[in-house]
Amino acid sequence: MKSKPPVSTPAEGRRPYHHGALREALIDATEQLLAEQGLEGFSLREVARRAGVSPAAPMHHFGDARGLLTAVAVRAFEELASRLEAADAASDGRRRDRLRRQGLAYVRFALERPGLYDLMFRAAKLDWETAELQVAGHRAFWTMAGLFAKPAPPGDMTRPPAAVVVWSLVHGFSRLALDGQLGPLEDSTFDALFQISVGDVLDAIGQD
Amino acid sequence: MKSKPPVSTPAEGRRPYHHGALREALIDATEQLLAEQGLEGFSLREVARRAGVSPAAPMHHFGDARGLLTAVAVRAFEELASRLEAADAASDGRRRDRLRRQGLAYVRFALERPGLYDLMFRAAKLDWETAELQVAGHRAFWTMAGLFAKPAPPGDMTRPPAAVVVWSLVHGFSRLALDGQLGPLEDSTFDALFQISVGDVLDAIGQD
DNA sequence: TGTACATCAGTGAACGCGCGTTCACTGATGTAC
DNA sequence: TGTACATCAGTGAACGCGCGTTCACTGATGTAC
Repeated sequence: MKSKPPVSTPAEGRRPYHHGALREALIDATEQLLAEQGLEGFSLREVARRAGVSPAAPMHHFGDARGLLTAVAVRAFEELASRLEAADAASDGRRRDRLRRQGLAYVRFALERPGLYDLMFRAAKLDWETAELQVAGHRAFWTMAGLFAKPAPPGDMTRPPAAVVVWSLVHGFSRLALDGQLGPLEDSTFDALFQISVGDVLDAIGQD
Repeated sequence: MKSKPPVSTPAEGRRPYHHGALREALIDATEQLLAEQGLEGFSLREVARRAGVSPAAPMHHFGDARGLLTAVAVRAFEELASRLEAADAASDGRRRDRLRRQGLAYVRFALERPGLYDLMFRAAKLDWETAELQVAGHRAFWTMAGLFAKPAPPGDMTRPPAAVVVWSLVHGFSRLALDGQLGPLEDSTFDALFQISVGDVLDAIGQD
């Protein structure tokens, strides 16, 4: 069990010089790290360690730490958008129901992925010039905002007032919950609190 | 101009060994630093530098960096509470007007003091066991929440649903604006955006 | 009023840390002919 | 089918940084008698 020959053994036991799928592996490792330690726990070196690669390796794929985090945020916005779309598809088709379901899905996403959610709105850690990020953020935003207005093209920062209200509600609720301002996380199910507070207001806003 | 005697000159030009009001000076320096560089720019050492004192000096007054930040947050919550109270006092006395004015005052505070506002909700940087912080936070919260329910005692995390909605709205709006999600800061006056979006919903909620 | 002494509020050097990034390099891959 | 060579994707050591905190210390203050 102890005597693996220290050199070669050509096709087995030798980790290859090239990783093969390092880019994806680094993004996965970052997501995992954020899930475990939160955004404050992130470091490029730790991610490299988890991917089993030297600290300089990530640079080849992302340029710098912000580049990696931006790629992670793109995925996160895409997942958020997908969840909102799925919630919408599960609705009865009336705006009121579509809105309430999307609102709940939004809050659940934030509470289930606190590290990712922090990242998505920490502007200094991201490069919002990146086209993919703009597209993914745009898609998520307009999944909800589309209930109130025709989507603006990506890159356009137009924010219909009704969408600002709805986004403020769900984002504010999520942030307050995540930051511990709505009581200890372990005690309460925020779903219930959401339903009797923000959810009811969404109902009113969603009325045709 | 060049020949100040290098030693003594008893009562003048000698900075005294004891500062006299270091505690306040450190809090002031921190507020200034947060205003200039934001929360990410904060460091204990930089604050000590600005107060003209050795890096270890703050420990005597605050124990550690969190202690200092907590003291700063106490002041910040007090200022927020004062502004909400002032807005309330300027109202016509009807709940609808009281709520809308408080909401606007809240958002203005957040946008005028971004570094402080970040700090107030970054739980990891603060010690929420500190009684003064609980009291100050409680006072600010219940200035708004008092429009909907009888205040709970400090330390109690009860959050009336209507207050959760209102707080989510103004906090969410503030955060989105600060994080650049409502468009570039330099272009727009957020007051106007607030009035036609969140403000109108507050009106509806404040209706008796 | 004077004096001893405990206590308080500072100093400044040092510790130990982990970080992002740079650098010169090397091993592997893929492409042109 | 083989071979030269450019390019790509890694290594691992090192750089330089600023940080929060600790430590042994000292100067100033205030209190007891």
